[in-house]
Amino acid sequence: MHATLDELFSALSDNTRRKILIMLLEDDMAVTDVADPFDMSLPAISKHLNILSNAGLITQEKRGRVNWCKLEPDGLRDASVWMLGFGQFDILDIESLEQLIETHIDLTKAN
Amino acid sequence: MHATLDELFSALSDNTRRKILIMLLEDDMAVTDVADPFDMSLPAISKHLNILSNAGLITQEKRGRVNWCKLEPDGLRDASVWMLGFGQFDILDIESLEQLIETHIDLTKAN
DNA sequence: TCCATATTTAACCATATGGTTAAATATGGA
DNA sequence: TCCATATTTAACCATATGGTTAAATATGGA
Repeated sequence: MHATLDELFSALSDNTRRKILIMLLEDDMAVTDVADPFDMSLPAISKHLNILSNAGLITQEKRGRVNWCKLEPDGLRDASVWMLGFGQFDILDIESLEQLIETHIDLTKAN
Repeated sequence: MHATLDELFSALSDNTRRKILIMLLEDDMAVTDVADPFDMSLPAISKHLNILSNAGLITQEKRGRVNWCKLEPDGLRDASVWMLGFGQFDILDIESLEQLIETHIDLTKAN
C-alpha cells in the first residue's frame, strides 16, 4: 500500500505530473479538466494520473462518468523525510522541523 | 549550470543513487570505494555518479588517479523548496521553515 | 621503462517511459 | 432506446535508462 521512494521520486521527476499536482492544490478536478491545459492526449494524462496514484500523491474517486482527482499531500511525507535526513539540516534542525510537521498534522486532523 | 527539477527528482528516483548519497554523508570517497558495497560493475557506478553530478547533488575532483566524490547538500534545495510548496505545510509553516533553512545556511557559511 | 591501479569510454542490450491513435466501456440524458 | 460525454484499454512507437563487457586512458611507483 505504501509507495516506494523510487515511485515517489520518479513520479515527481516529470514536469507534466508536477504541474498536475500544483493544479490539484487549488481543487479536486475531473480527468478531462486536468487534461485541458496540456497539449497532450487524454490517454497520456490518464497514464500520468495513474503514476501519481500509484505513488500515493493523488487518489481518484469515480462518481458517475466522472473520475475525480484529489491531491494527497501526505503522500509526499516519506520523500520529505528522506530529504531532511540528507544533511541539508543538522540533527537539531531535523527535530525542529519534525515538531513543526507534527503540529501541522495535528491541526489538519482536527478539522 | 542550475540543474532542473526533472534532473534532481529523477536522480533521486534510483535506490543505488540514494544509497551513494547516504554513503557520501559520512565522508568524501573515491569512485572505487563508492562502488565497493554494490554488486554492480564500475562503469555502472561511474554512470550513476555522472547523473548525480549533473543533478548538482555531488561534485567530483580528480587528484592523481583518484576521482574524489563529494556530497553537495545544497543541490537538494530546489527540490526541497518545490516540495514545501506542495501543500503539506500552510503558508505560516513555509515561512518558519524557510527561516530555519536560512539560519542553518548562515551557520554553515560561517565555517 | 613498464606494470598496476583508478577510472572512463564505447558498443551493446533489455526493459521502462512517455507519447500516439483507435477502439472499448460505462454512465447520463433526451 | 440511442446518442453524447468521460474515461480507459490496447497496440504501437521512439527514446531513455540501467545494466553489461571489452578496450582505452592516465597516473603512480618499482
